Amino acid sequence: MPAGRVATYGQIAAAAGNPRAARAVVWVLRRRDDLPWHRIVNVGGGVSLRAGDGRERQCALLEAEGIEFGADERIDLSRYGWVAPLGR
DNA sequence: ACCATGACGGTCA
DNA sequence: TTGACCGCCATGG
Repeated sequence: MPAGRVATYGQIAAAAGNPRAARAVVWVLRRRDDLPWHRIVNVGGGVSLRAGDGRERQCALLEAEGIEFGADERIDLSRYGWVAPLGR
């Protein structure tokens, strides 16, 4: 997962072996803070964090990596979506 | 073993 | 289009 790219919970779960373990991914993110949590968004390309929890921080970090947000604070996964867990 | 929590995902009304 | 519900996996009480 290179910088400037984002991945969905389901995508990560799928890469881990369980496409439906998105909840487990969430759990890991809560437990581990040494991960690129800011690059993880929901299937809609939007930040799932709530305002006041760190949502603004994540958006800032993403923009800092060159990721652009849409009109609804939405990220174009077709453009910034993480591709291919195998290799790059 | 059962219930509750978590930054989800998909379907249905 | 939006809101609500259920299903999903993993951990803690």
